[in-house]
Amino acid sequence: MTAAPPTGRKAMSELDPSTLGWFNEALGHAVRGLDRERLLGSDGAPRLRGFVRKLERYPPGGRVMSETSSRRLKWIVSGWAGEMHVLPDARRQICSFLLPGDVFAAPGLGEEPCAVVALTQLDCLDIPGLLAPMAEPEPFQKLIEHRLAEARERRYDHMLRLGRLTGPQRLVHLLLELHARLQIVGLAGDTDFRLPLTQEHLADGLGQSVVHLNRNLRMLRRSGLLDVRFGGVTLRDRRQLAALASWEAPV
Amino acid sequence: MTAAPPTGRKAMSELDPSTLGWFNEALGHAVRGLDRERLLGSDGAPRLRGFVRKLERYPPGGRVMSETSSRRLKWIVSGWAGEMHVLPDARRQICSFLLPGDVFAAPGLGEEPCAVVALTQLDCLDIPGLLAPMAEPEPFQKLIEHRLAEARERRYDHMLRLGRLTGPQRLVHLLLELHARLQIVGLAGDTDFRLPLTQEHLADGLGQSVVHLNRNLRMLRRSGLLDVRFGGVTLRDRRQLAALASWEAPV
DNA sequence: CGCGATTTTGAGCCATGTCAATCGGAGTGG
DNA sequence: CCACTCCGATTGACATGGCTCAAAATCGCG
Repeated sequence: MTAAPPTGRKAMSELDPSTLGWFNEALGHAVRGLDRERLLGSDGAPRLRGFVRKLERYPPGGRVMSETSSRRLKWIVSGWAGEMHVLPDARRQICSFLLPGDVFAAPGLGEEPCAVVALTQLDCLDIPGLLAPMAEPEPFQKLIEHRLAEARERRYDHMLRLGRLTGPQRLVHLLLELHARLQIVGLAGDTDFRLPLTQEHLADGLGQSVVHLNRNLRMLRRSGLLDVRFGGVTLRDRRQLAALASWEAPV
Repeated sequence: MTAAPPTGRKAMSELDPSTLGWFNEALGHAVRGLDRERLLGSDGAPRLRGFVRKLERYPPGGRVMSETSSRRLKWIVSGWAGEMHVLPDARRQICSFLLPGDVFAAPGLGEEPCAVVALTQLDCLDIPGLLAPMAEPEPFQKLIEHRLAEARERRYDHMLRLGRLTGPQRLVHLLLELHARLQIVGLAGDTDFRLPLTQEHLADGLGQSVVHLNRNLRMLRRSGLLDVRFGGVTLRDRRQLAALASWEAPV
């Protein structure tokens, strides 16, 4: 993570055709994540596109910030991000992981509560949200609130992990959460999913050193419970993993 | 913490005179906490009293829940509470501490996101809040939102503590936070404050074992940085403590 | 092939958890 | 007032987890 890089922003109309194809597929996943309750009907994607302002692309390590001084909502279409705290001595803590389909409030220009950092290449849309209430139709507003509430819930789970689970438990607990979330947006199979994070990202999220995280991974791999390779994860025994980590499937 | 105990609820008019005196003093502290921005003017307390519905008293260990199935806002007048997660194997994690003057959303009857538990005898007021918007005057609404936003910020700090600080750092960091918050409501002096928590509560908050917490306390005590005794804390060297814990004073 | 980033491994040390026992104060019944 | 009990604080002994330093192995990429 270097200095805040320039962010490329384009109006959607500027996208060339091949990019558009990719964009539409990604948008499909994102819509599944946002419209979990199916309030928007079958034409959700096209309707949502109407509300969207512009596409923003951030390189890995880029800081996501609102252009204005106040917080604005962003909606991830593709890529992963994380809410990150940095201590003076460079220790880092990722407080939550943000996945395709997630909505989050990007900090305003001056603020420093918790930076949002792109962990991979990240494409997100700036959306009118809670800050401009009544500007958009009801169901849209509701969906966003639901998603933000879920994010808050997940932060409690993360505290549990950090405070009360052992190393291997934390790791498994997080992987199960990520898997469940990716399944919802259609980016995970029954037992596997792509995990575009370095072990350092995971370690920063789980409050451990990379070295130890690596050892825990090895242990779980050797015990045959899961497999991590090529940026992909395979959960070999979901039941045992869930038991190991005191994981309860989200409602 | 045993089974959910019966909660005594009284209309405020039922309070006898001596209780009323105590209540008014406590309310004074709570108002300082809620009306940090002084939006309510000098007659804040009396005006707030008008919005208040009823006083609820919980014994230590009591679960705070809304009477209805939906979340309701509570305002702590006196006593401490904590948002608590419990794992199947009885490990506990306190995700945030709630002090006099704090506002929080009490979980509805069925919900189980994170229980709110009284850590001492707890007196709080049920207040009309975000769930009934427009029902109350503007400034009141704003104050509540500010306080809830601050609570969210604090949870990020707590994650930092759990994930990235060492034992002694966590402890000091938390004590400094509590001190700052208590000072705002007028319940702490320049260097000391009452801490009505058992070491087990602290340990549950900091994600440590009681035994180790105790050792850390001893270490800090022996190094002369602080003093903890009789449920009271004295911070002997704020500067050094802040440096030790990478503490930055809240805005 | 060579470079930089990432993953993996080894060794040693300190931090932290667990088990178990002791201590001290507050309340209780006699 | 004393014996008793309960709860919380404190301590010791010991096992283990997790960190750091440092180096080697791998991978991705030009």
